[in-house]
Amino acid sequence: MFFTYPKESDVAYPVQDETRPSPAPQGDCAPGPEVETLVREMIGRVADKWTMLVLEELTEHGVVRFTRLGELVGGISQKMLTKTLRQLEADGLVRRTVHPVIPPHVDYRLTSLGESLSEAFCGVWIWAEQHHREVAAARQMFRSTEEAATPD
Amino acid sequence: MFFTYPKESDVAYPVQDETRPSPAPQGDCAPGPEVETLVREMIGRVADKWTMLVLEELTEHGVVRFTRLGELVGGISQKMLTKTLRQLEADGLVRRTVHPVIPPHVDYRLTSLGESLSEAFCGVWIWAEQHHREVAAARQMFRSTEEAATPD
DNA sequence: CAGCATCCTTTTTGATACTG
DNA sequence: CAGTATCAAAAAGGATGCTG
Repeated sequence: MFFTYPKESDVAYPVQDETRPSPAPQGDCAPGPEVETLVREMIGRVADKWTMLVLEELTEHGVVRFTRLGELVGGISQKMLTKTLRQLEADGLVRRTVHPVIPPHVDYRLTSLGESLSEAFCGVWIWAEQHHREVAAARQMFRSTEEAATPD
Repeated sequence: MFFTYPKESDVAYPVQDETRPSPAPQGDCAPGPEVETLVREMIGRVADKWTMLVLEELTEHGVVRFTRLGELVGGISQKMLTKTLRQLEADGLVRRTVHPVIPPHVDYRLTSLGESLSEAFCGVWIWAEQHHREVAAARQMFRSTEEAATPD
């Protein structure tokens, strides 16, 4: 096999420094070393395929029933929906309410804690909205650069 | 996939309203219906176990080499690190620089686009920092409520 | 050092069937 | 309707060996 690097973004200059301690160039929200642990925990919780989506739909629609929520999220199996909701409930982000009627009626809504998280994610939503074009462009460029490096 | 139930709600329950169209109760960053699609795309991109962590470390340390980055993130295999970085690079969030020396020297840094995302995520960091106790408490309560309901 | 390739284990997810 | 239980498929992730 030949040169297997898919592509090179950039080549050159002799090495000098790396891992410079200089802080974040912008906003900077540098969490302390201990805080990082728990931040990671939270990320682990939320960083899955469905949690954010469910959170989003609950934010948008307020009080929603199980099946309806599944429709809103779209593409989720009831198994995953159940699991995701249980997790959110366990973390105090969602409140589950059972109405003792027949047939069963269960609805879900964000707790205030859940709402606060949703708010926190707002920034990311907005970012996605504002920058998705740039991402799409970057992706396309990456692909073409990639295939340029692949001698077919 | 969800099985498509015949009709959504053909029954009227003595329950108030559900799925109310009224907007988010608080901050409100309601993305338009079309925008949501791409927002979801972005979420799909970022919502995995490592991406945010890598982003975070790059935010904190600026320019970092491959191995070092792996150490900083902690617990990540080189396979996953490579994959995550490739993805970030493809999305234009990270720039990979190869220094043609022996032994190889490759470093990574955020692009300005990556920095903007990192900034957007700041809110989540802060949220985690502020609310992790509440989450921990909720979790504990959930567990005890749970086992109280389990007749062993 | 910075990967890629391959094999293998662990998780995750989905599709069904069944229940109160 | 709103789940649970179960089985099977798929994806993610890890370990190792091998390069330039």
